[in-house]
Amino acid sequence: MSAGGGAAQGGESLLFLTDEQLRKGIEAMFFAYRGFTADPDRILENYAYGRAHHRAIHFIHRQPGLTVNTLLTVLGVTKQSLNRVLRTLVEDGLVESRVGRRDKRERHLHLTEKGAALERELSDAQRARMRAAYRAAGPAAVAGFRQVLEAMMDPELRRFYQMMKDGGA
Amino acid sequence: MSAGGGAAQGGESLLFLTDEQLRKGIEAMFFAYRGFTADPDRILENYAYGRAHHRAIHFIHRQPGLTVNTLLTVLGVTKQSLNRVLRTLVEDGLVESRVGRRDKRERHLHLTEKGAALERELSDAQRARMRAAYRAAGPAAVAGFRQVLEAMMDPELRRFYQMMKDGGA
DNA sequence: ATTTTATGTCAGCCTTGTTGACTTTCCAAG
DNA sequence: CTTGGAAAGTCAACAAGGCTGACATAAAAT
Repeated sequence: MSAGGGAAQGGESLLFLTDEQLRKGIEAMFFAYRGFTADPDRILENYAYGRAHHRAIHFIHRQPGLTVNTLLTVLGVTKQSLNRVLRTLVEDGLVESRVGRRDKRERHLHLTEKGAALERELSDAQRARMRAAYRAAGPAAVAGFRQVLEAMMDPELRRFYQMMKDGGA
Repeated sequence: MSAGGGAAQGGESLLFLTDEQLRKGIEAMFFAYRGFTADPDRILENYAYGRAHHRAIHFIHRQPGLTVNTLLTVLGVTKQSLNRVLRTLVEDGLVESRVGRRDKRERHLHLTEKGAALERELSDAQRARMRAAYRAAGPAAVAGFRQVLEAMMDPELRRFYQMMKDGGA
C-alpha cells in the first residue's frame, strides 16, 4: 500500500481524505461492483432473466408481501419499468401477486416455491463471493466496509436500508 | 446494530460470516452504489451523456494516452459499445484520439481541455460524497472498506486496480 | 507473402430505463 | 350519494447502452 494508505494511519491524520485516496475509493467501488454482480449475472443468463429480475426477486424474498409501490421505491425505478419485469416473473410462476385484503388496489408480492428456488441459487452465488471477501478481510474490515457504504447512501435509501437491516417489517 | 454487528465482535469470532451478515453486506453494496452514481448521473443529464461516457472519461483522465484496447478491458464492454461512446466524445471535442507513434494501429486517448473540465465537474461531485462518507466513517473504517472491496473483485480486475492504484503506468 | 492484431463501422437485437395516456379502485369531502 | 382526487396498475412508444455478427483497413509479425 502506498503512502497514507490505511489503518496504519490511525487517529487524527487527515491524509485519508486526499483526492488521491478518494479516487482510489471510487475505482474500488467500480471494480468491486462488477465482481459483486458477476456471479448472479452468469446464472441469470441460463434463465433469460436480467439484473432487474434479480433485484425484484431479492427484495420480494427479503420482505414477503411487500407492495408494488414499496418495491418501486426501494429499487428506484418507475412503475412501468418494474411492471414489465414483474409481469414476466408472474407469468413464469416465480412470483405471486395477491390483491390486497384491505386495499384492493394494492398487490402484495410473494415468491412461489419456484421463485424461492431461483432466489436461493442467486443469493448462494452472491453470498459465496461476499463470504470469501469477508473472510479474507476480517471482521474489523467488514465493519468499516459497512460503515463507509452506509455513509455513502442517499438519506432516503439509508432509511430503507436501516429499516430492513435488522430483520425488518 | 443487531447481534454480531461489527467491530465489537473482534478477533476470532466467525459470526460476521453468517448468511444474515452477508445479506446485509449485499444490500449495503446495492444501496451505496446507487448513491455512488447519483451525483455524476445528475450532472451528465445536462450534457446528454450517460454513465458510459463518464466511465470512459474517468479512465482516460486517469491514464492519459491509454489505448482503446486497454480501455475496453478495463471497462469490460465490447469495442462496438465503447466505440459508440468514444465517437461522440471525440466528435464533441472532449477526447482526442492520437495515432500511436510506435504502433500506428493503436489510438492513444487523451482528454482535451473541454474534456478535462467535464471530468473535473464529475469527479468533484463524486469525490464530495466520498469525502463525506470517509469523514463520517473515519480512517480505520476506510481501510476496511477498501480491503473488502478489493477482495470482492475478479482477480483480473484486481490486477488492473492494483496496477493503477499507486499512480499507475 | 501471409497471417494476426488493433481499430473502426454498419446493422440489428435485447434489456431496462424513461414519459405519457389511460383504467380501475379506493377514500374522503361535499 | 356522488364526485373528485389519489393510488395502483397497464399499454405504447422511445432512448441508452449493452450484445453479436460481418466486414474493412492498416500495421505489425511471422
